[in-house]
Amino acid sequence: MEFKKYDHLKEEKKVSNFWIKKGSFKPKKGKYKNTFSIVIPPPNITGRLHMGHALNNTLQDVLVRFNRMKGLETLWQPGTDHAGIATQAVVEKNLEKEGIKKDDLGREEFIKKVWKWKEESGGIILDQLKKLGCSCDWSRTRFTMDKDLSHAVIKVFVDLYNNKLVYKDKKLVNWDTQLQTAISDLEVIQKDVQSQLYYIEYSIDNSDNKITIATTRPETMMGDTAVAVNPKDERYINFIGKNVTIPLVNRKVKIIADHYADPDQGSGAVKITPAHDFNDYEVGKRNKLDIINIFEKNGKINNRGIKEFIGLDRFEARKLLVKKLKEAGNLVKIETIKNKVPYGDRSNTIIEPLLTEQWFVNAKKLSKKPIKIVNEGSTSFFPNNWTKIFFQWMKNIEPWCISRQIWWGHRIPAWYDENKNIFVAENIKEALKLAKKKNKNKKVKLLQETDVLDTWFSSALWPFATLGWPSKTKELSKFYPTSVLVTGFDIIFFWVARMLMMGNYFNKHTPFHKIYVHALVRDEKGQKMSKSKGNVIDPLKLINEFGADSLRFTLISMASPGRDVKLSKDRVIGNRNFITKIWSANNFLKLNNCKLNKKINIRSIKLPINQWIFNEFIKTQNLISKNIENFRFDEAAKWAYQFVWHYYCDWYLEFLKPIFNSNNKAEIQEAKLFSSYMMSNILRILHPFIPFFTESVWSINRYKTIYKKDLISSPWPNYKDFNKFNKNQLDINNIIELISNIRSTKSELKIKPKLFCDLYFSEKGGKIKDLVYKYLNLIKQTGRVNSIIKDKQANKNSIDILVLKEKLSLRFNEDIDLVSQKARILKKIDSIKNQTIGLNNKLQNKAYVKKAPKEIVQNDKKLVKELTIEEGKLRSIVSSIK
RNA sequence: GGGCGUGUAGUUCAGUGGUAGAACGCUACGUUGACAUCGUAGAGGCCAUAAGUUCAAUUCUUAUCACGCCCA
Repeated sequence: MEFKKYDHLKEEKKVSNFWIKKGSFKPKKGKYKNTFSIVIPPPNITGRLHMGHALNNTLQDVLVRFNRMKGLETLWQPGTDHAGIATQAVVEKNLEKEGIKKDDLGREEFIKKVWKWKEESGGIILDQLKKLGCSCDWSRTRFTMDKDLSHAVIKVFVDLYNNKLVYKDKKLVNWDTQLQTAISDLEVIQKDVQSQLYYIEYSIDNSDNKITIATTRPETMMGDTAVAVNPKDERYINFIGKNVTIPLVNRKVKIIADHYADPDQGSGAVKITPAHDFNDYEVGKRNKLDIINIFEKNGKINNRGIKEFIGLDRFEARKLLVKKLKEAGNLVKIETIKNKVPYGDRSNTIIEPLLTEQWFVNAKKLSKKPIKIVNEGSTSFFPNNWTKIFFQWMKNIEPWCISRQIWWGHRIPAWYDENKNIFVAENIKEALKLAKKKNKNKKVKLLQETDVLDTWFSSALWPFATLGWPSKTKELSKFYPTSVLVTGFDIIFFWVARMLMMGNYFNKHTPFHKIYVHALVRDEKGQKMSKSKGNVIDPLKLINEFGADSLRFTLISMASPGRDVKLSKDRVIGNRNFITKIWSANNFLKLNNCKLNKKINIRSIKLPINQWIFNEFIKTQNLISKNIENFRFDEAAKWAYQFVWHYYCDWYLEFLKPIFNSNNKAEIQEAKLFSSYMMSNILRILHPFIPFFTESVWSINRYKTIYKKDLISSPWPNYKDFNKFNKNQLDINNIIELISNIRSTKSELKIKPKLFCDLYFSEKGGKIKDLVYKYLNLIKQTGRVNSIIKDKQANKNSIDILVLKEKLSLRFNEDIDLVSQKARILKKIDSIKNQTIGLNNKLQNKAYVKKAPKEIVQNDKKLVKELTIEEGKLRSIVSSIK
């Protein structure tokens, strides 16, 4: 009989539609009062599904499906974030293609365009997540710019402002000259680069002496307001307090003493440009230096610069300045050095420290509670080592710059009157009230702040804002705090830490109990996937080719804590094969008309193989549950794989064949029923991993007619140990041992596996004899044994083997090469001897016998005995070989 | 410079204070009615190096080396 292949494309689509249409992903009251909830790390609307998403969301889905099946009311809250800078950039670029400039449109029109783009393309990634099988409650999909969420953002901002946790300040910030906005510290990447270190001579006033400073950024000389030397630096001690003239700029600045100057770095003297360097800024504050900003917001020299440099880009200016310095004889030398240069993570351009007015969050204050919470364990990281990294950052946290000079985002709810007084309120009406009060009821005209908030500011509210906060919704009380957050380590500071700050500030409870941190997905060689390297593996391509289930199972089995996932296509193929294996096992059931047509009373199960597989299943089910609960997805997948392939398929289905070939109707019936029953259980335990396939087979096998439920909402198996079955379970394990032994022997003797042999017992009173007679039919067919011969002597075509430490003989109908067997057995004897010697040495060590636990010593003694018997038997086999 | 992690079979990775495991790959044989996207059998490891703790170390401690990441 030919079977159809499993068509993953067709089935996944069908099953996905079925679930969504039926509302299977919506929270439903389960067996337990408890709830289980996860908020998705909102992908940004410009995003397209990559391997990181695939891993992240697969793991969440495993947890969600598992807990749903366990009977907890489960919510997986989906949504997207508005990705201020990224989205604005995408839309701007698209408009440019049409020849439209953002500034010509104006703010309002532009934002309309962004919304239009969002409606058209912002949901693509969510559809991709659906393809992956994510069982989010899509009806609750939220977006950070939604009305509700925006309201939450505004409320949070106002509240924090009123409590002085948000403030406006003029400070040096990381300025992106391309995007022309401030960005936060976290959005700056320090890159190792080769730079030129320029040694430049400044002449000291009223003296012939000169002082040489070293800098990688000579163009900032135009903004110098001091030269600093270390107070302990003997070379310069006499120069402190004197003035120098900045070459070409021709401004006089003082030589100051400050410990920031490192005598071992460069020349030991440094120029100080407080407006353009974070360290210099501090030096400037300490020494009350002037701050001279020489840059426009686009990185060009402004009118504070040397005349002929005005309007030049910073890098052009550097070139020209170096040339001029050389001509003027002020350039002493140029060294090539390695240093770190800050780059913007979005624009990939060099970040310019710039003195501007920005809005900040007092992160230091907000960090206190999360630190406490994590310390106490109310929120805990898995793997645990992230705790330390979290603390390190949290305890050294700097003010968080939250204003961005872009249009797309939550506009800051602050208004200014004509005197630049600030009024922060939820809307202009409220702001007006405040303004009137301040201005003694005079008429005021208010202008709203043009800056918008950092996207992460709104993402920080995600766990409660998506559930309806600030309204006291049912969902909020039910699903907040969420059970677990699943995230990549790269956004622990960006997102996780900030959610902890906001969540703990605005709610009674911490936003999530556990944080599962997974690693990066890399290519098979362990390299980071990147477009420029061309080693990106597209999850959607893999899904198309091998099915979402194959990809999921692969990612799950490779998600070991603290390790990157090195993904290769071969792995996915391997797991596709696993699915095919189950498919064909199911075909075997079909072929033999195995149907689950009535409920099973497990106590009434009589067939030893059924009892055996059931007991093995219980072990597996417990291992999977335990491992999912402990976030050991890799182990859970491993046990599932092992059970299904190597127990159910390799042995159990094989053991069914002799039964199906027999005439015992009762046994046949039980076998048909139970094999299908076990398949239904297999589908259950595999469902969190490979949901499409399992639901599809569940439906094909019509399990619903018995269980009255779709697989997705079926209960997780939770059978208790069945001691009653243990005896037969042991029997079957022994039979497996026996059959494996027969097969090995045949293979070693180079006897074709399909040839049958006779079996006879050389030892009297052995257990194997009983076992063989009890399971005669099973052993004959599965072990390819012809007949069992009692009490006959061996002839030249027979060989003794040792099974379960008992001797028995196999007899073949053809000549066999006993001599080669002899060598093999001798080798085995050798290894046993070595083992025995080792054990005996140990046992002769008095300290060992005295100090080691009794069981261990006993066990060793027992082992020595057994090994000695085994050796004796093997020797007798050898001596019988002529 | 500070911190974290990793080093176990050809590869990717589990694991354990007391006989070292899986998957993939490899080798041999095999198309016997579930499955060649497969079966059966097999080969393959001084558990990075060194010292220490211990009756016992691949496992614990320390140091070294290599690789990776984060922060400055």
